Amino acid sequence: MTLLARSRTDTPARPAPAGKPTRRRPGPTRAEALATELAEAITEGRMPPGTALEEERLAAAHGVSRTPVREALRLLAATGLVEQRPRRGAVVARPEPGRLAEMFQAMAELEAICASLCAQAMSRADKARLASRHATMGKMVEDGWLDAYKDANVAFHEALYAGSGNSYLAEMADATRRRLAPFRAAQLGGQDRLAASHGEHGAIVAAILAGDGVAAAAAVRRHLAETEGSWGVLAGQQPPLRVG
Amino acid sequence: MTLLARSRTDTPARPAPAGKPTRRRPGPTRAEALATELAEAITEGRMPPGTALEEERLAAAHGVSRTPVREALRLLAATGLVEQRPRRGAVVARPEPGRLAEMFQAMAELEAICASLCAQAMSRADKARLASRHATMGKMVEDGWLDAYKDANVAFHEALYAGSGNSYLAEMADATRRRLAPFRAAQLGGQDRLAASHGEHGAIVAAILAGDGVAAAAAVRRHLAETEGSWGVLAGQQPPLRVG
DNA sequence: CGCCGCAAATTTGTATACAATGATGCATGC
DNA sequence: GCATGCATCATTGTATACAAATTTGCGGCG
Repeated sequence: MTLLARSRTDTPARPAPAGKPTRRRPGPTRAEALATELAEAITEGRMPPGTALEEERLAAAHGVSRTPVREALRLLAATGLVEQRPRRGAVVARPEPGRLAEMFQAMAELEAICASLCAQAMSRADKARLASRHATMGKMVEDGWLDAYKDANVAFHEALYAGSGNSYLAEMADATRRRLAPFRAAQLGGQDRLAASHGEHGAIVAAILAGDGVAAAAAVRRHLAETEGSWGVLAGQQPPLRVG
Repeated sequence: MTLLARSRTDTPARPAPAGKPTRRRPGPTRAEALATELAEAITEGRMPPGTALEEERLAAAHGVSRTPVREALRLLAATGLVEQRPRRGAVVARPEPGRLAEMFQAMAELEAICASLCAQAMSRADKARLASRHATMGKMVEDGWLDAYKDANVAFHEALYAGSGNSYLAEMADATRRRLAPFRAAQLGGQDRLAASHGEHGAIVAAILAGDGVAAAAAVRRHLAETEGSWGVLAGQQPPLRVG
């Protein structure tokens, strides 16, 4: 793409911040746009852990110079999605198995806190919305609508984060989830696991509706313990990675 | 400083990674060195929230070009210590009062989790070390050794993070503590508060030694609730900031 | 006297050029 | 035939140059 030399400032005039609202309202700079783009590629599994991130190649691929690329990489490095070894280039982060386990435990605890806060802090209307969302997901399970359920599942968990009423906590939970995303590519595989997941969600929702924070936290921990089991394998098969 | 023009590569040959081990073993690049330096200045209160971070000024002050400065700022922005408004420059982060409250609540919960994990996961030797550390701090309180206690206090809490056995969780807690640091400049002011703080630490230590995770978490929450009270004022006096 | 609009200036964003380090491959010696 | 050392190469780190945008100050107008 962009084989024609584009005069330095031939940018599309920055058409609108529409693309991906990175929370930087004014104007997404190239570095930020690139960062969100790469982050998506990583979390969606299009760039598996271990992938080398060569500055010049990325620059050429996106029609920019190395400068914004470097800044984007620094941003992602601070986020934890990529790993930067000074003078040795950057690669998509590939945490060691032990570290993955820690991240998963941390995520479980973060979600447990969020759920507990949800039980106490959510408005009646918000609780109703959560219940309705859960009901909708129930229909997806019945119909075997796997793809839809996957998306709805992410949305469900993020609703938990948001419902905590603590945006800082929500951001940490969300960031952790994104960092774990590359390692759950083939999650929720079986139909039985799908139904089980939905059932566990039910326990969480019930506890929140009842205003029982302790029960909600416990339900979340159970849910994530089950989920972890369904891809503990993935965490183990580290070696063969090394995609170009 | 550095008024003499230094030929582009007149660096001190990178004497040794000794200074501040940023966890990037090979070689601290200028950007990383700058980032840690600025981070210290911010957390130590030498650059209060709201301080403008002008690229060229920082570059001149540190004898480097704008490029490393920009990367350092990006790094700090991702850490949350500075705020970057595209095309409008960077300033030391100045969260709104509500956001500060959220961060404090999050920190309390993170520490509560860590303490709970400490109770379960710490080795007998580690528990002994923690108790000994606590005893040492007791002497400081008796002697009114305020400065020493402040440092020891930070070390105590970080020992809690490390003792959790979950480095990921520990990093989140530590990062949150650093982000809150600029707002606790004059904490632990009174002698009475000092003694109270130590007493609360005692409850935490006792619960951990007893292996009672629930009690440890509760003790941490009580401790931080008290601490918060001692600088809730600070969070309120936002307006006058705007230091050059 | 205050407000609006315009122009200069500061400051950020991006591109390019240069230097240095880490990696690679080959030739040489054992 | 294998290991070791050196030279070449590729890639990162840093500096500088240029363009765009925002801010600031001034002048005119109401």
